[in-house]
Amino acid sequence: MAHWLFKSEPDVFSFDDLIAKGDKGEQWDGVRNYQARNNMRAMKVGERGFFYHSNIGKEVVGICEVIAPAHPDSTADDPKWECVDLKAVAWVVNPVTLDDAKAEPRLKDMILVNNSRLSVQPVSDAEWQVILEMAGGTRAI
DNA sequence: GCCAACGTTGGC
DNA sequence: GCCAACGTTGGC
Repeated sequence: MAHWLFKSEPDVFSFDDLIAKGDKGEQWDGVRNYQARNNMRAMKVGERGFFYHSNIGKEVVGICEVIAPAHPDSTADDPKWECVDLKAVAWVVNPVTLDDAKAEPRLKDMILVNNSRLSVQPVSDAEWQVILEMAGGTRAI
């Protein structure tokens, strides 16, 4: 199972907002970047990703799960833009900040750390485990 | 609020 | 098909 990371500005759409959508979740719309779209096309239902708050907090706050494969983004005027549907699964116990991640040698190759603006990223299994460990695990939403 | 990094657009 | 101009993202 592949792992992912989704960036969002919390004052636009936060992890709390995704939790509020419940099991029906929400489409991850608004992505207008080919790399990010291609990452979403590669996702399978049941795969999980970190939910990262950019700008405010700059930290991984929770875990979400893909509940529908890529489909045209209803907010786009061109069907070439696709998105998956996500639901919230769990909080992390302690949010892992960008600074924390930068300070961790095992995360030096992580896309997030390497100052990429990519809003939907793959996360390696090793990186996934390191972040979970740094977060002290998860707790129920 | 600034600006660096990066992706996209459009003229040639 | 190249590349300069421009717009956007996101850390600081």
